[in-house]
Amino acid sequence: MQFKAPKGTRDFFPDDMVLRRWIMKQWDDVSLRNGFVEYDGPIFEDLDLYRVKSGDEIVDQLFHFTDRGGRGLAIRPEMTPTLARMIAVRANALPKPIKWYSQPRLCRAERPQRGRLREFFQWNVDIIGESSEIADAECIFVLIDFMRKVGLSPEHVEVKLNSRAIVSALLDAAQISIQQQSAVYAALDKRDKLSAEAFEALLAKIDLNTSQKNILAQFADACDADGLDRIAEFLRESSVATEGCDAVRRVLDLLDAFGVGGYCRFDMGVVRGLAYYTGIVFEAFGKGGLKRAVGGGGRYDRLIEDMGGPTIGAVGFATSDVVLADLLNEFDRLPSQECELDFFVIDADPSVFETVLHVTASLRERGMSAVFSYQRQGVGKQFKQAAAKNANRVVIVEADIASTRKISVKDMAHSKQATLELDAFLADPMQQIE
RNA sequence: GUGGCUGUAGCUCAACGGUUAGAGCACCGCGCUGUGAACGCGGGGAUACGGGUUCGAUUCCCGUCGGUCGCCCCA
Repeated sequence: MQFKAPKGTRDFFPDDMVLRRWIMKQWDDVSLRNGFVEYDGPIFEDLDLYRVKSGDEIVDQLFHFTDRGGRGLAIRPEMTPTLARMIAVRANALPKPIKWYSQPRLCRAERPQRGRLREFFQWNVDIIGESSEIADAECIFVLIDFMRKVGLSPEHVEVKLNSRAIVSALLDAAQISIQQQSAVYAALDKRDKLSAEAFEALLAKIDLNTSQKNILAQFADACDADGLDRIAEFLRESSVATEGCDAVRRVLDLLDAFGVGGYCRFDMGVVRGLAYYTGIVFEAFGKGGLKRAVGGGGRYDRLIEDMGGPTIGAVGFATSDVVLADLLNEFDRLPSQECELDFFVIDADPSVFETVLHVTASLRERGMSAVFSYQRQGVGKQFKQAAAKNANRVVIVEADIASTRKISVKDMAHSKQATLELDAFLADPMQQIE
């Protein structure tokens, strides 16, 4: 019986592991240099933790099970409920703003597609306890800081932002009923994937009247500063909308001050799927063939309270290793394999093999990485192995080591070789080879 | 979960329904007993799985599984 990895999961062979580690190291580096600290929680949680926010429908999207005590549990499909739970416990004791990040392994029982698997790693960045736009802007900056660090410029990736306040004020102004609003949100979210006709057909299905459709058609594709001004003008009676527009402008100004304004613009088409966002929302998009958001987030000022915590505002985003690897691959920004082996120790003659082991062990004891060939074969063959392993240096244990105490060291990159006293070499293994 | 497309070696691809399913790259061995390349020779390794049609199936049909695209969903 042969088994393969379950649907939507991945095996990480060593080469894949190099990539995964590299991506997560970028997440760590960027988070830390932006002043975030890491947290984590359990890989499974109480099933009800996910029901609170999303209702019972969420249950079939989860991998869930019952333990022997009859408790309903679920493998975590997202990190925010865990974060909210943890914040609720200590919110009053933590200095504000709380800047936390995490890189959880998550599972969702979805149909896998490109960029979307059943098991993946996510980078979560959240700022809690700060309601000014500075937090929104810094959050977006962190995402862009990552993009910059991995070599993606505004020609490769862009961040679109909007405010839920603007969207809901526009729907109110169009007198769209509460019952219809969530369908309209979904339609707006899809707007830039659809033709104008297909968008209109979608609106028709929601059963909007002509003037409602006209209002939406007029503003749904606003995607720059002018569009924002037009909306602000149209909604100038609404204080909610005016504040929302001002908030978007302030965030864009702050991002300019951060030096990353070139990545960012307003876009009415970004509303984000679910209901808990309350203010700024944003999504990063690749500008190549990958038609998919590569990261997104927004402000959620009531969620922590809804989940039993204190009344405290928050803003955050998430992105996944799967979609980032696709994006980096598309623009040829994946890292090349680096040399990681310090020494390859070879024998000039099979009779000195035990000295090979001694030298190897001594190098390892000094903190160097060192390996040797399992087969006793010619010097040429052993050199081939050393080259295949990307060894920095090759140590040749000479056949007359017992009497001369001498070894040779070759610097592979510069192709320079010297013969040294074994003890002198071990005293300073990385010494210059002339 | 649902519909379309798809599945040949670790990877990229061949093979009219017909001999023992081929090749490149990769891997292993040898040429090669003092230095990484190149080359040459040799080797292992595949029709995803299960049925059906047929004298004969990698090829045609059905189912399962996986991948992928769209829908649902996107936390």
